[in-house]
Amino acid sequence: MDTYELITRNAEEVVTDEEVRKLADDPADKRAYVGYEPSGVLHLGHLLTANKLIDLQEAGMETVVLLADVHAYLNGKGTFEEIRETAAQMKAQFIAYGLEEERTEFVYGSEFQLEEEYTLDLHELELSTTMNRAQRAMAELQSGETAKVSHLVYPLMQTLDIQYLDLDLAVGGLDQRKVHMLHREEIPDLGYEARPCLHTPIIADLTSGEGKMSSSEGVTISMEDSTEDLEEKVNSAFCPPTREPDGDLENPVLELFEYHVFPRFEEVVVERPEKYGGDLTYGDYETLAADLESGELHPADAKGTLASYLDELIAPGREKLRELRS
RNA sequence: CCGCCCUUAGCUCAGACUGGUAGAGCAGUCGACUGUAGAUCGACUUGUCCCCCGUUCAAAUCGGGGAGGGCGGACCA
Repeated sequence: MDTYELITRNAEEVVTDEEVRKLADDPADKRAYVGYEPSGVLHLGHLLTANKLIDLQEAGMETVVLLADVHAYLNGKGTFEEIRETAAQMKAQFIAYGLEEERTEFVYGSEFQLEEEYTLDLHELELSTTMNRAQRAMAELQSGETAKVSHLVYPLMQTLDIQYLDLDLAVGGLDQRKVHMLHREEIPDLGYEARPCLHTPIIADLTSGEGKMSSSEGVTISMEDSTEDLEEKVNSAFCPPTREPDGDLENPVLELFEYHVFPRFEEVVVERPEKYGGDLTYGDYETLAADLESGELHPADAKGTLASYLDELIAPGREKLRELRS
């Protein structure tokens, strides 16, 4: 797989393709980042962007993980002390998951976001951004909730972070699209250069196959799950025997194979009783999906396999969590 | 500073005028059917009715006070 392909694989959108191709030509020492509101427990949503960071490291880039403590504070997630505590746990789990410690810079937002120059730039952004625009860019805002001033400052800071962390590429879920576009539009007016952005897809809800998986409602798979939890959650997932269910629905089991299993494993073995045809081995997502579509691979077998591979992915983080809590 | 509206199940809300300790939809749980899930049937669970005080035999409901949230007006020196 060439560098460009590695950088962009499984990405839903790249802005712009031309800029990212240039990055791929000379990835050494280039810096890419994802910002996370500190959370005590990593879930699949976090791991999806982490997978991309691992790809980028493999491509030779430096990666930066922003532990966005100030953002979390602005979003009402607790005191700074509490937030830093969960941030430390988050960092440990990322490393356990597979981010290379020596090639990942973990940065707390408060390390640079409270400095004078940053603050003055922030005020300049406030001056030129309408409340409407800022609110629409605020992905974290619950729909229906009335925005606080802090919610409007939040995306403006994200916009600035990309400059202040000296990045060459911003990574995030597709839900971060509006912030990134705000960055690209506004940051040149401050005299800085807009950076390219890479967006991962938003995975469908496990039980319904619709919309996006939400950490606040519905079933979430996280580092806290035991092997039995995983089996139960995956088994109850929506999984019609096709890769393209009716309407806007997706097949979340296939999505998990595509975005979580195959990027981390060379080979996937489906252990299957002789009665149903014996074991199957897949080297890539496409053939597995095609087999599900044709009926060669039964959803129940796909689920059992998915659960055990997810379990393997989560095991180190789960162990780390246990240590942190003991 | 003034005025109006809202607060009841996990969610959206009904019930309040005409007091009798609560309902619907959705969600959830459990079975049946599928070698998964869903769909479809069948069954089931869920509550400090925002808080306090008062009236009453009896308050989600009436009266008073308070809290939280939303909206508008005024002020614009």
